[in-house]
Amino acid sequence: MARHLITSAIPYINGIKHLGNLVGSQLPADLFARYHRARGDEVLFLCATDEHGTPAELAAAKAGKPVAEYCAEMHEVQAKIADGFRLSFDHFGRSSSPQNHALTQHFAGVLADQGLIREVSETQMYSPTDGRFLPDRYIEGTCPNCGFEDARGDQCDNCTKQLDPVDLLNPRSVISGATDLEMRATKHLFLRQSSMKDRLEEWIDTRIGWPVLTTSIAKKWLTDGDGLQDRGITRDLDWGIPVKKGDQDWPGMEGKVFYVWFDAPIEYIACAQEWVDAGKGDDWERWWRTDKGADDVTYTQFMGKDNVPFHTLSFPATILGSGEPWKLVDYVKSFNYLNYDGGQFSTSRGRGVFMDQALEILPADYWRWWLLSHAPESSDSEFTWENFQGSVNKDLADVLGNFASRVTKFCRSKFGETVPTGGSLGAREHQLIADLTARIREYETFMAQAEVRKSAAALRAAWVLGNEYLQEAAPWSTFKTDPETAAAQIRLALNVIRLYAVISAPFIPDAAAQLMAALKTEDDSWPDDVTGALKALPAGHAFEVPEVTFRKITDDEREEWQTRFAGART
RNA sequence: GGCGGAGUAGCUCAGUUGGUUAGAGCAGCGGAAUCAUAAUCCGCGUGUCGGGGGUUCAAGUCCCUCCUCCGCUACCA
Repeated sequence: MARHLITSAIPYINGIKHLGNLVGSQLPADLFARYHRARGDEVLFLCATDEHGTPAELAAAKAGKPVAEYCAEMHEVQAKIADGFRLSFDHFGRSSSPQNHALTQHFAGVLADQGLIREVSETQMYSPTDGRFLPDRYIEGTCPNCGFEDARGDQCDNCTKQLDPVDLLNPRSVISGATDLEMRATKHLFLRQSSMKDRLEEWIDTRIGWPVLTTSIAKKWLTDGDGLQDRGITRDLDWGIPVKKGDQDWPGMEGKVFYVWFDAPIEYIACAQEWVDAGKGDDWERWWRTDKGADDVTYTQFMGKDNVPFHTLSFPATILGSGEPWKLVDYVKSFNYLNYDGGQFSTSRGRGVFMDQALEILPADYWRWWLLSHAPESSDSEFTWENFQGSVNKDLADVLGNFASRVTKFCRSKFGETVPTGGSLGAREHQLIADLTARIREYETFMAQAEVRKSAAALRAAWVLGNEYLQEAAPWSTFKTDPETAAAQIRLALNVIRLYAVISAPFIPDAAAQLMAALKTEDDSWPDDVTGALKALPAGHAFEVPEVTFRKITDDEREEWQTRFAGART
């Protein structure tokens, strides 16, 4: 039995994510996980909240809460929304967990032992008023280049020139507006990624079949300028994982924490420990230690393109550098961005649809289907309400939902709510089975490659086959002259509904479950043999006409939502 | 500025290592059917494949150049 370890980039704790975030990692990861489970593979699907860093501290302060409390609450909020979207994590962990504390400190200790950590003394902007060091983009001032007054410390939004905070004229804290900023000496640990450049490059070069987006970004970081740079892995913050060398204190690093991008990927591993400690599993090492059973695991990561450098370079540097037999990723699936109606989703301006709002207006399956069938794989893609309404109404309501409806209602009116008896399958029926088989095999191929949009297209094509068949076979006509044949045709069509429910479940789990319930069956085995699968519901089997599986989105609704989500989230 | 991605039918997108008349879904037009959520099915596309130049027997597919959009650019995560 194949074993799949699947992780989604872990969403930042700070606030509720929008649909662009969802489609970039969690949703396709869930599709992949559900598909492999449906095929009978062993799956461990992990995700977590990414809880450290300056933004979390500031968000907590703004909410007037201790940061630990704020994170605990936001974790529950995100977990609940994830559940609403039917994201089937085996465990939804927290990067602030004790498990991650210990493991992150362990990795730092091992990397130090391997000579891959160096200490760097430097000076950074410090704000006495805020009582903290300020990351570059938390400092604003006048651009020395163009005179723009709201230039950020890392880059001027007006002239796009890259800046250093010390270059700004009249620098001020974005947090408090304080202008009494000063340069203060501090010391940090750097991961010597540069010494691992060749090893990482060789590893990347031998990854075949990775998305162009993934390898091109990784190669760029490896070769750009002076090549891969060492990276600071500590910060002067209160909230985070205290810097330690394993379980020993790290002299000179008192009061500092690890940088969130160092501990966040390690949470993928710690999350498996949390999964065990939560009583959901009993052996995490057979997923993560190649010396303890993980050598036959296929590990796939899902993420937006902005996360690629950390997953293809930083985290592998941590894993490889440790010299310990940790499982390295096999496939890095990255996504472009989803735009919203001609522009970007904007968290700050409340532009676009956020996960909680999406669930308020429509069930998860509507969003899952549209987002996955339009996943930004080859380039950025765009959400428009017209497209959403059109796709959902056509694909889900008209093609799939209406198929289930017309078949079950016709059967009820002519044969009752029981799978009809008699008749036999003819050439037309065998052709349908052959066509369905071809489509399903195609669907499986795309799914195995994590080709999301192509999988959706193949699935939709399978749905269309049912309507084509029905139109051609016309059991409503056949019934008048040859009820036996009509019975066989409807018996097959009812089984096709079950087949659709099974193969569609990874995309639209709730609708699939609803159809299965209406057909009064729990046989959700994968149709390796389509002919056999279309006999699962035998003559005489009782069923019920399902409720409308997908209602249509009206023009009035579309217009209302268009206005409501144009900006300024309420 | 540098690097990367994209620019194919009104819209959203496919187009393997260059090779038969460049495809799909939606929308539109015409027809059929009437079991069904006015839902389905069939038929209909002469597109300067962003512009220009080049390589080749042959280019959407390779090379050069220009234009447009987007992203990244390493202490936000």
